[in-house]
Amino acid sequence: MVRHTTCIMSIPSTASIESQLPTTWSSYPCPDISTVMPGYTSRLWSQDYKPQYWSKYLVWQWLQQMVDMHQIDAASIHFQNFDVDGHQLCSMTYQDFTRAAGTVGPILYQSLNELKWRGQYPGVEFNPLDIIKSEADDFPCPFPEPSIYPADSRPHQMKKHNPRGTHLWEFIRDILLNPERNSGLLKWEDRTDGVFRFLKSEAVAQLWGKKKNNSSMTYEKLSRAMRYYYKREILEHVDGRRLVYKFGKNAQGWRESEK
DNA sequence: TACCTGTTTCCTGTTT
DNA sequence: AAAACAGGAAACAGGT
Repeated sequence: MVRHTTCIMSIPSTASIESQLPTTWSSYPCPDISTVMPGYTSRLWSQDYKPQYWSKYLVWQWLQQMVDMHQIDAASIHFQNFDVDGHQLCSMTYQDFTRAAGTVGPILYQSLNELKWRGQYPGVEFNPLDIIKSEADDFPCPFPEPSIYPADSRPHQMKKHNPRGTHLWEFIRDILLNPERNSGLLKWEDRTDGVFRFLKSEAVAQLWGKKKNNSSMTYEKLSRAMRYYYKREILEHVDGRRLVYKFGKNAQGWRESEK
């Protein structure tokens, strides 16, 4: 903890973007997320209380929260069918939801309808303001670790073992899978083989740090965690190419066919 | 409470 | 020379 506070200002490559920080981030050496993720803004939207007015980003958030809350097997959802804004989401029929999410569809459909017609958010339901409060912590993670339960089994299960939510490699993967919000942070070098490259290494590190509530995260430290993935075969070593990594056999959800 | 996992932090040395 | 890579060692934090 002592170490934690002593290195806060030791990120030279990010000094230039610190001046762009919104006031709520003034104590962090982090970039304004809206500069690296155009889909993200930290303003308050009164309209966003209503699903009809959600952005694509909020739709993703809602979907993720539904997956987490109901312990839904993410593999059963065709996420590309939910690449829509709130207006489009609300015009989806019951059949659309079933097509897009199988047996989970009715759960999503019902949940959305409750939000649509209730006009307010009970504490346990999805609340866009929570996104704003937790800032970058909410980068969408549309492909959580697949549940050990089959898609059609009880959705209201106990929490699976994933103590701190998304792992680093999943966080990286989900940025890559969301080009709309990626904005040049990471880039596929070989989409089929799972080879990718960091374009803004320090910005990614800060985003990761933000997610972990760690304002002193750097690419140097993040990359150490990445290197531990080689042994677990979550990543495969790519030699000679700086900032380039490759997903290994134990990384899931990055292939286009898995979407 | 002890233990485990997944990092986080720090460090020294090497490579690009 | 600077940035990135390698990987050991230890600390840390949340979960079981």
